[in-house]
Amino acid sequence: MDILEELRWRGLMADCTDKESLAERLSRGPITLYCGFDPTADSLHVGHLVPLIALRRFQDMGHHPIAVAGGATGSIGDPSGKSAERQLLSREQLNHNIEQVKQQLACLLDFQASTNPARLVDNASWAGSISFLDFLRDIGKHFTVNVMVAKESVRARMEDREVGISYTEFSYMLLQALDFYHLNKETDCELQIGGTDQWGNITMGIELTRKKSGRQAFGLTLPLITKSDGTKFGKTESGAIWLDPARTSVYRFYQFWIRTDDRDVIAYLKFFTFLSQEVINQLEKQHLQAPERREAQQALAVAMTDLIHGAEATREAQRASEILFGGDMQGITEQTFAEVLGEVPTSHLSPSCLQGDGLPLADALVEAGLSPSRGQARKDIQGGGANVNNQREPDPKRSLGPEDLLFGKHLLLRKGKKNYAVLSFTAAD
RNA sequence: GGUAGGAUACCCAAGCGGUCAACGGGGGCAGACUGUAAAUCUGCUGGCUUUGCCUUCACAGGUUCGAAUCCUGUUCCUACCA
Repeated sequence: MDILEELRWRGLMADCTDKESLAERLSRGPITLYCGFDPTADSLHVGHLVPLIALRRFQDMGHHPIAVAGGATGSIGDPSGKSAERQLLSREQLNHNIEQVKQQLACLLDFQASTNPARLVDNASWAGSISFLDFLRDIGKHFTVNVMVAKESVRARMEDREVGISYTEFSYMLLQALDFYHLNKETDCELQIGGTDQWGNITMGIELTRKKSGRQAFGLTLPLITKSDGTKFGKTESGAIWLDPARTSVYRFYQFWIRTDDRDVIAYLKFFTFLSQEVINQLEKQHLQAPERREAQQALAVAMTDLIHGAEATREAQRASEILFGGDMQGITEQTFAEVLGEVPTSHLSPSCLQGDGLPLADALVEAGLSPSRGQARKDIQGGGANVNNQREPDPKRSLGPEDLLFGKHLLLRKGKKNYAVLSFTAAD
């Protein structure tokens, strides 16, 4: 199975320029391809994953992947899919972000491969030094404003009188086109991949390459990841799911995948994992027969957590999940409980809070970040949604004392079915 | 520039002098059921030291025993006219 068949089977091919020529080109040997991402934060999140993993799929087939950090383009802001003008980031901020993201990319791409190691480049290294006049003469001359204005990303913003689009963001597509042209010239990069929202930007790059070098380049877009319930993929109540464990704990990352909707899980296995067709088909069969066992979700969660955080962290997250969702806390050992600590959000309080009348349960829920206010906490308790050490506590006047502590130190709080938090009472500071 | 209409909680949207922390829908949270599903049913959805108290209906004043509701001014939207 070649790479295109592989992508097609996985449902990863949304659109592609000149399929026949690309297939023909791929059959002649390894190709160099790239995918860009904007360093808007110092961590990637799950929404970045599909294109980057696709790069890896190419790499595994012997192709040469380049990840392009948008140090230049990121400082402008891509208007694609954005309803309002973006906030510009400082050069230092961008550099910091690229540096951090680089480490995360090492999980996804193989930078050590002997024949086709992945590369990470920053487009600021070529776009940053070009003068405005040169840019207008060498790049701008090749495009008509007519075509640029017709692009979906620009038109949407032009039609919205309220927000409009700045000249800066309007120019974004030219900068990205320059990337492709530059990479094609310098590294023989012949293919750009990206999300469907990048289609317009990618074709601009192909166009520029053809006009300036007379060479054919290709573009391939990957589908937007959707969820069957209509909500946006990768977002939860508490925000995006990040790859950085300091932002999203391994446990929460693992849980994110575990909670994948039945209707989406097989598609996600194909999109995100490197599991083989046989394995995924097998999982699909099991999933259809016995969805309640959620073997597909587990395979997905394990594969993803493994990929990003490593096998050991995956085991810990799995273990913590088993403990929390496995049943009662009775007879649990301190050692076992320690596996939960640090996986779920943990807050530290002074033991003196428990003295006297004790710590009202409502306050504890607020301290643990499970309820936004005490009034809401009381309602949560009255509604039967509050649990202390996995025991329901329906009394809003309930106060917690030292006798409620597990192992004399911890309180395991839960709101609802799956929102856990730990309060630790230690003498230190 | 002229005229008419509008601004209500996360969103949509009632209310047009007291019984309004404000109908209804959506969303969200929680409970039952279940598989840490889906669908369905139920409760909650401004804050607090909660049988009560406090702050909210664009903003600032005013009338009134009492205002989201009436009056004046300000800001911003929408429509028609120029």
